[in-house]
Amino acid sequence: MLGDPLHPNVPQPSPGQPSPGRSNPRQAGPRPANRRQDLLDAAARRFSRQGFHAASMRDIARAVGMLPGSLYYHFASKDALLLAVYAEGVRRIAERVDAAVQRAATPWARLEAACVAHGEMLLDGGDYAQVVIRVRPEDCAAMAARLTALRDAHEDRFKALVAALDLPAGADRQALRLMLLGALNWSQTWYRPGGASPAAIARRFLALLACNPGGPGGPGGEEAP
Amino acid sequence: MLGDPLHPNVPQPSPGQPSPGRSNPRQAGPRPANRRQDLLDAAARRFSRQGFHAASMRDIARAVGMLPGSLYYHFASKDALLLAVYAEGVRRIAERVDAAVQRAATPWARLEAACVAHGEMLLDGGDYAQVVIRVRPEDCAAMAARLTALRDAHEDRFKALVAALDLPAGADRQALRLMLLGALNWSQTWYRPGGASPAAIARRFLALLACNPGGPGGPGGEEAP
DNA sequence: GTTATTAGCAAACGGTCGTTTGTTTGGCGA
DNA sequence: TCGCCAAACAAACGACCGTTTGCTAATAAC
Repeated sequence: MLGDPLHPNVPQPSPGQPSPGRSNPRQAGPRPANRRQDLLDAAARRFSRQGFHAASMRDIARAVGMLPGSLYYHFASKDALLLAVYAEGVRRIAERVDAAVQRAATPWARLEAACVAHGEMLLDGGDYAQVVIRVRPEDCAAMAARLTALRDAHEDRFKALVAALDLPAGADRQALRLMLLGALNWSQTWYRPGGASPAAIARRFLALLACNPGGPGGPGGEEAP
Repeated sequence: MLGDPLHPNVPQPSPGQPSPGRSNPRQAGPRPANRRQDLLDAAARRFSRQGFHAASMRDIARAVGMLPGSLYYHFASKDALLLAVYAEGVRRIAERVDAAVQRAATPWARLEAACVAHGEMLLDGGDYAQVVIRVRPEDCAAMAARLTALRDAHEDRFKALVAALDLPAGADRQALRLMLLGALNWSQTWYRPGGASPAAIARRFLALLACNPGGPGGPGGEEAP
């Protein structure tokens, strides 16, 4: 009946020091007992492998040794559980992308680093990241707007990276971004761990796009030693 | 109990003349009564808009004014219904792509025509075509192998089209194909009818890829009059 | 007119779904 | 020692799922 149906009574362990030491008696519940994290992990696994509808709350609960009802102590609904997983997935992808971009020097190198990080997360970066691509926001009508906003916020990074490229006037930057991200995201459907590495896939895609950047410093720069 | 559980008792109207004329007494049932086609249409609509799991047999039956059980006169199971829709979707896409390819003269023009036709079908070509991209084969374990085979058979056309391109030795033809198809397929997630046309999207993608084809007759040829 | 077949209705079957409700447990602070 | 509260159990709720079964109109063939 309260405003936000997203955190029922869950204490949501504070990101600060989790020490339940005796000081600070009020607040900081006895022990976060990361079963909540276990639940998130199990949900991420099912959502990423089976999709939203095919994954059941019973399956998720069973995976952590809980009864189905107990799950609702931690999450108000299946929708809320998906949102939590999805948000964490976006967070993890964005974190890696940001770190990779910061280590690169030129605009092209930054875009390449972002694509490699993005691709690695989608293909090999764990269940959370894969949920972001695997489940469509519309699969969960109640959360669709929020899920879309999360995904868009991440993809905006690529808008900025493409805008920083030194391209001839009139270059189709929008198509460049959509093509790059689309090809990477779709690669989740055909990628198999045995073949080309995620990083190699991302670089091969980028190499195809970057043949006439109109000036020096195009892609395909030197490898790091 | 019979071999193939795909066509229960359904007469499966022969592709020839549907005339129920008095001749040919045996075979050629009384009247195909295209409710089966109505069912396929309704199923294609739901599968393409909601995905496989979220679409229910009851919804599909209600859409054509049938009771849920009646549906099983025409299709043995939900899985079989999906397979029928999916196969028809692949058939329609391939038909358009083949026709478009045949009208083009050069290898690059053929690839462009194929991409435009493929993209138009995915984005604006009706529910059947959209099902092929929207629902993943793994969503229906029993049919996964068959669905994948159907999709692969279609994508093989692009393998041939890319192989026919006049590219410098060592060109990454595999990445070219995967990038093109991936970007097109993924465009279903962001395309909205108001903006750029499907054909324009496909052409803009191809234009990005084709800047150093190493010889004359690259893409971006003249428009047809 | 009789008979077979087509196409669908009507009514359920067992099962699973997401979720709710009331109750119990175990550790901690006072 | 007492009370509190996080965390879970136990058991259902109603709704919906894909599917099956038996029956019945309508049509076409003989």
